[in-house]
Amino acid sequence: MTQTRTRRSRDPAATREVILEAARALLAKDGPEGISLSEVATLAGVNRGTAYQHFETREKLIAATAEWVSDRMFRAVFGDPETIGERRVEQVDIADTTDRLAIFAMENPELCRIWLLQLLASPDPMADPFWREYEGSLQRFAETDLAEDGIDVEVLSVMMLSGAFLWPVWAQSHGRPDQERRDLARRVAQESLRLCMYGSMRADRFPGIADRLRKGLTPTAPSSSPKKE
Amino acid sequence: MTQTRTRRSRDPAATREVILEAARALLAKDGPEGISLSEVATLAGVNRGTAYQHFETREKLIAATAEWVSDRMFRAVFGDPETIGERRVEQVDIADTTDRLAIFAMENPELCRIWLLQLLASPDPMADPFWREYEGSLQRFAETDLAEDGIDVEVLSVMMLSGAFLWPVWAQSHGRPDQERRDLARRVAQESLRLCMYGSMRADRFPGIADRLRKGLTPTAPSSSPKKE
DNA sequence: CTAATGGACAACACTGATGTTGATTTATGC
DNA sequence: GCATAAATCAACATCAGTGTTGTCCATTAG
Repeated sequence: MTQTRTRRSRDPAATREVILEAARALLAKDGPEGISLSEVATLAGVNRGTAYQHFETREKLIAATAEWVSDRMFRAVFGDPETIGERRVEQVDIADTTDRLAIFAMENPELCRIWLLQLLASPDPMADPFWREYEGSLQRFAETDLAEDGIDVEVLSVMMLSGAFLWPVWAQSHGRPDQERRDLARRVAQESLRLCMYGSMRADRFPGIADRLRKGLTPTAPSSSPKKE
Repeated sequence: MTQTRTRRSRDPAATREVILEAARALLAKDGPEGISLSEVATLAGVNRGTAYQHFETREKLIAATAEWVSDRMFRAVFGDPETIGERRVEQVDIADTTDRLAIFAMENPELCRIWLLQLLASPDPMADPFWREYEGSLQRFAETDLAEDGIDVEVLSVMMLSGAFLWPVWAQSHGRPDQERRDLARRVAQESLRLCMYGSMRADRFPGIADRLRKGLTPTAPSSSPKKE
C-alpha cells in the first residue's frame, strides 16, 4: 500500500475524465448496481473525496457515464447531434447506418455492455436519445417507397439494435483476438442486411406462414403511426 | 418492528421456493450485482440465516436462480430437456419456436431481464443450455433445404434471441396493461417471421447492396461449418 | 412418550461503502 | 508576491451486507 505521495496535479477537467473512464471500466464489468464509488476512485487513482467533489453522488456518476456513452454512440452512428436536423431523409442510408453500427459495436464491446445494462436498468429505455434517433431513422425509411410494406418499426429497431449490441458481448466470449473484430462486425452488418433484403426462408416452401404474414400485416398496432409524446 | 411471532412452519422445499422467488424478483429489478441476501430474505419473509442454510452463499443463490430461469425458458420453448434428443429435425418448426419464444418472453418480462443480465454478466454466455439449443435448432434448420443459403446462424440467433428478450423490456416501459401483451408478442413473432421470409427492403431498388450480399455471402466464417467443442 | 434430527431463527463480529468535514496544497488574480 | 479560491486528500461516523455460531422448536423415528 505504497501511497502515491505526490498529490495529484490540479486539473479538474482531466480528473473528471479519469474518473469517468474508470467508471466506464467498472460499469462494463459489473453493471450499474455493482459499481461502488470507492472502487472507481481507487481505479482512477484519485481520492474518494475528490470523486465526490466531481460527482455529488454515486447515482450522478452513473448517470454522467451513461450520458457519455449514449452520446458517443450517437456520434459514431449518426454524426454530430447538432447538425442532424439539417440532413435530408434520403441521405439516411440504411446500409451505411448498419455498417457504422456494426463496426462501432465490435470496436467498443464495453460500451455496448454499459448501454445494454443501462437500458435494462432504466425505467424508461425509450428516453435514450440514441435509441430514439435510431427508431426515428428507421421510421422515416419505412415511410419511403424504398421500403417494403408492413414493417413493424418498433420491433425491427429493437431487434437490430439489441442484436448489434449483444453480438460483440457474445462474440468476445469466444476469445477472438482483435484482428477478427472487423470480420465479426461485417458478419452482423451482412446478416442484418440479408435479413432486411432477402430473408432466410424459402417462402414458397411455407405457404401457411406466407398466408399468415400476408393476412396479419401489422395486426394491432399500425406501424405507420409513430407515437409522439 | 412487529416481529412475525409465528415461526415459519417447517417445509424445506417450499421455503427454498419462496427464497428463489424473491431472488428472481430482486434479480429482475437490480441485476446480479445489485442483489443482497438480506434483501432477498426480507422479501421472502424468511430469516437471513435460513436463506444461508439453503444457499451457502450469495453467489450460489444467484447461480441457482439463473439455472432455474434458463431451465424454465428451455421448457417453455423447446419442451422437456429429457426428450429433446428423441425428436426429429423436421419437427423443429421455426414458426412454432418463434411463436413460443415470443409469447413466453412477453408473459415473463422479468425472466427475460434476468436472463439478459445474467448473460451480460457471464464470462461465457454460450454455456447457457437454452442458448445452445436455440442456436443448434437454427443450425439444423439452416442445413435443411427449407432454408435459404448464406444464413449466418450465429448472428441470426443472437439477433432473434436478443430481440425477443429485449422487446418486452422495452414494450413494458410503455406502461402497457397486461391485456396488450398478447398483441405485443404477436408483433415480435410476426416481425421475426417477416424478416426471415421476405425481408423489408425492395431488393430491386438497391442493386448495390444486392450485389454486396451476393458477393459477400459468409465472407469469412463459413456458416455451414458449426464449431463443436 | 422420548430422543434425535435438522430447519428456522437471533445475535455477533467483520468488512466495505457512503457521504461529510476540515486540513493541505496549488492555481490564479490583483 | 500575496491572498483568495478551488481542488485534492485523509479521517470520521454511520450504515448495510456478509458469513458464522449457537439456540429453539417442529417433525419423525424408535
